[in-house]
Amino acid sequence: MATTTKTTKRERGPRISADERREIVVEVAAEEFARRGLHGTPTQEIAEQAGISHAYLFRLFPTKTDLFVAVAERCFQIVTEAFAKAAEGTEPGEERLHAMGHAYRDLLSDRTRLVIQLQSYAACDEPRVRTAVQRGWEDLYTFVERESGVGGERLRAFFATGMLLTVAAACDLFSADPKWVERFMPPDKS
Amino acid sequence: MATTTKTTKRERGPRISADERREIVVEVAAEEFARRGLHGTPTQEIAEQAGISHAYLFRLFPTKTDLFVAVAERCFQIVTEAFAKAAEGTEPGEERLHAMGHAYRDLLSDRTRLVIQLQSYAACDEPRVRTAVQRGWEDLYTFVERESGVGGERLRAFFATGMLLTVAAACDLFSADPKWVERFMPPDKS
DNA sequence: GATCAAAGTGAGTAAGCGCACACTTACAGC
DNA sequence: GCTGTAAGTGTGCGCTTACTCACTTTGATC
Repeated sequence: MATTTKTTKRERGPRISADERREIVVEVAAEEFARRGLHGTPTQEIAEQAGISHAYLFRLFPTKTDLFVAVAERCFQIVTEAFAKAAEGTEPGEERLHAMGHAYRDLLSDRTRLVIQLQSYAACDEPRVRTAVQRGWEDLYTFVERESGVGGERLRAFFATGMLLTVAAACDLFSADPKWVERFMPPDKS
Repeated sequence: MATTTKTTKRERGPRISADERREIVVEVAAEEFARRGLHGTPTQEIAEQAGISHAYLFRLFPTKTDLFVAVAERCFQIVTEAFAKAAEGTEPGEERLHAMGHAYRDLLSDRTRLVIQLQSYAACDEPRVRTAVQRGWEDLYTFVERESGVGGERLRAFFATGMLLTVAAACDLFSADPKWVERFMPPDKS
C-alpha cells in the first residue's frame, strides 16, 4: 500500500531511560554490524532500526567506535554467560567442557552473535577494538580453564573448534554444496 | 625537509603491461586490505602505494569489490601453493599433514596473507566475496584431503588450528600479556 | 620520423557519511 | 498548573569516497 519512499514518520513510543535505550541500541547494532562490519555499516541504519533519531544515537554513544566496542564486549559477555549456565550441574573436567561446547553450538543458531566476533577481529586495526578483543579472549580463556579444570592442548582444541564453527557460520559454508558440508562437518562432537 | 603536504609529484618509472601492473596492485592491496578491511580501506591509498593514479586503478579493476575478490583469491592460491610445496618429498598421511601445518606456521610470519582471510570472512555479506571464499575453502579442503589421505575428525582439527592461529595473528594476541600467551600457545604442534 | 594502440594521468562529480547544534517534547515533583 | 531536567528530534556542515571523462605520454613497428 505505502509507496517505497520513506514513510517513516517516526511513531514515538513511550520514553525510556537512556541506559535502557542503550541496551536496545546495542542489540540492534549487533545485527547490523554482524552483516557489514564496523566500516561497512552506516550509523543511520542502526538508528533507524533502533527507532531513534540519528542525532540521538550520538548522544547515547559519542562515537561509532564506542558503539562497536560496546557491541563486541556484550558479545563476549553473552558467550561467557552461556558457558556459565551450561556448566551448572556438571562435574569439572571433560564433561563440563563438553557441555560448554554444546552451548556454543546453540549460540550458532543465532548467527549474529558469533559473526560479531569475526567482525571484531577484522576491525582490530582500531586500537580500542583490539584491546577489547584481547581482554575478551583472555577472560574467556581463563574462565573456561578455571571452570573446566582442563588446559593445554585439549583446551586449545576446544577454542580452535569454536573458531572454525564461527567462520563457517559467517561465510554460510553450511549452505554451500551439501555433500562437502557433510564431509566437513560431522553431526556432533564438542 | 619536505613539508607534510603532498610532495608526490609522480616519478614515472618505466611502463609495464597491464597484467603485470595488476599483479603489483593485488600485492599492495593485500597489505592495505589486511589492515583495514574491504570497507575501511580507501582505494586512493591503494593507488598511491602502488605508484599509479587513482584513475588508472579503476581501469585495471573496474570495481573496488573486483579488486578485493582478486586479492582474496590470490591469498587462497598462495596457501595452496605453500601446502603443495611442503608436501613434496613426504609420505602421505600424518607426516605430510604435519609438514603442511608447519608451512602454515611459516605463512604466519607474513601476517598480511593470513589476515586477508579474516577480512574476506568479514566481508562475506558481499555475494561475490562469499562465493569466492566458499570456493576457496572447498578447494583447499579437497586438496589437503587428497594429498594427505587424512580425513574426518583429524582433518577438521587441522583446519581448526589454522583458524585459531589466524585469529591470533589478526588480533595480535601474541603481543598481549606474555604469560597468558605462553599458556595459550605452546611452542610447536601441528 | 610518422603512426597508433596501449599505458597512464589531472581534475573533477555526485553521493554518502560521521558528527554537531539548536531546538522541542514529555514527565516527575512540587 | 508550573518548572526543571532528561529524552528526543530536524537540519545540515564539512569531509571523504568510489568512480568518470577527456586528455597526454610512451614505445614498438614500419
